[in-house]
Amino acid sequence: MSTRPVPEASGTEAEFLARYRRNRYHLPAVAVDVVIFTILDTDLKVLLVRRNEHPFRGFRALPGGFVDVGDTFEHQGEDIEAAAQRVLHTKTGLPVGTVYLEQLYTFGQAGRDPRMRVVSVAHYALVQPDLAPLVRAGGSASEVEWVSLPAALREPLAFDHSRILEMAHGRIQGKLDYTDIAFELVPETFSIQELRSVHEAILGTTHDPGNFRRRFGRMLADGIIERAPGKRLTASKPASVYRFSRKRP
Amino acid sequence: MSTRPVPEASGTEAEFLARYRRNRYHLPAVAVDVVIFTILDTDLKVLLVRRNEHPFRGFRALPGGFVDVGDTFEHQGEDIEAAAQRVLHTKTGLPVGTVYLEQLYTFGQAGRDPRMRVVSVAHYALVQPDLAPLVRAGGSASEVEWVSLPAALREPLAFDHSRILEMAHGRIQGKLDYTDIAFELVPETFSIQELRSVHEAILGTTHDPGNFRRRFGRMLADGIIERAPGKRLTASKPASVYRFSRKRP
DNA sequence: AGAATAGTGTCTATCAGACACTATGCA
DNA sequence: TGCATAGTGTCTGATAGACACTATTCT
Repeated sequence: MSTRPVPEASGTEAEFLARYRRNRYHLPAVAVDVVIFTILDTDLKVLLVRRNEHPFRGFRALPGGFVDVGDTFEHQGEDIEAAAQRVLHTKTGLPVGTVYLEQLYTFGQAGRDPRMRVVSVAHYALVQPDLAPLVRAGGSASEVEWVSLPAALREPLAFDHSRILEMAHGRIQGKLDYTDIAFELVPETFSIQELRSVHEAILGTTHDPGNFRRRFGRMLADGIIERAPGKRLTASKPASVYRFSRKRP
Repeated sequence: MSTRPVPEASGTEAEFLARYRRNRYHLPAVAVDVVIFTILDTDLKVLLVRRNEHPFRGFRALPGGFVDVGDTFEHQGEDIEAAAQRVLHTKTGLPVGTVYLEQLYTFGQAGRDPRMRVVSVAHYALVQPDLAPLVRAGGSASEVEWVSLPAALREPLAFDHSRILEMAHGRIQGKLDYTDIAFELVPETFSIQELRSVHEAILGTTHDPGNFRRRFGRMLADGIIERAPGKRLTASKPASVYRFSRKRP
């Protein structure tokens, strides 16, 4: 709690905190934060929102919100996953169900929120790049922006959100090779080069085009992927396009 | 220990639930549950406790407890990780720090606990087999027992603990090949066969001794492992013993 | 001596990295 | 026609699975 950066406190954060006083209930709040990734201009981007309120007023933060836990033992509110979907929907304006969402890790350090004990169940989401530009339109009133990952990691974020961001990045790097998450970051149909550029953006490396194509060929043979009609037009020779086969054999 | 609104158990489950009435606070409880694994008799075992109270009275469950969240914004209680360590310590009696512990997943379905909204941050722990027999001695009064995994998965457990158990098993299976967790399930020094039998117990498969030894040889060359003095006596030819090199190069 | 387990060596298929090469469409 | 990018082929080294084999200790 003592190690967080201090925003331009016009003497008001203390007042603000004082209003919270005691947590009489001996119960914590549970929040969800969502690291929303996409690919834009061959770069990995994260969606950040600017905070208008204390604490960390003026800092940017991950989109998040509190979980509705209901008010009786028989009406216990929404599932955590549903809360994450809700945050994702309200901050991006994208329809629920069009975006890949998965739980990441739960951050529950005492003092991570100065207002009261808040346990945050962090998630990450992968937005297909053709949907990403729609985000501003449907987004909430607060300032939301796609920030390229290196910049976001350099910038001091609210709460422990930098740690969350780092962990989310590590997670998708690790899962890239043995899961299908890369297909969540390309349009419905894509060329091999587009898929490769997603890998490169996430890993921060370059891949040999020939070798990548070979791996791709195995996916094709295994039915993970299939040809799609049409071509992707580029500056020179057009590329064949493919589609992810959701029905796995 | 941790402050939580749980009265003593008596009467039927319906009566018991009725006492809970409304959750006036619109706040959930946060708990930790710990899947504690060990290897005994070349089998993967889990520590289960028998519940003496409603709900799920008489069922077995994973060791767990509520997180102490303090009572003011400046005294926010214990970290989630600390709560998991505490549960691990009090249920096993093993000294804190001798057991590998890692967060698994957070289970926050509405209604998963009929008393009130409870969000459980599940963890898993790996106990070295030479420490496992000590567990009963220091354990809490409630009945705790090492149960072999297949039996535990067949048995109906309290709450959603079967799901938690399945996920924990899947996690250690997945991590076995690309992390060092296997070394947390062998004694300080171990023979190659002992390490192999840990792999086999976790994966439920058999490994070719020669091929396993070859992988092992690479770990030795990479300095991940080193020879330890002495031999492991068996029914026939004694085996060399090794030690995990915690100082990685 | 024989049983049992520790430990070694070999053959083969698969796959990744490096890199040279050919093919095709646009300017 | 030339250039940029799509797409193919090849060599090499690392590794996994299957399996045959040798070595050493206990009884």
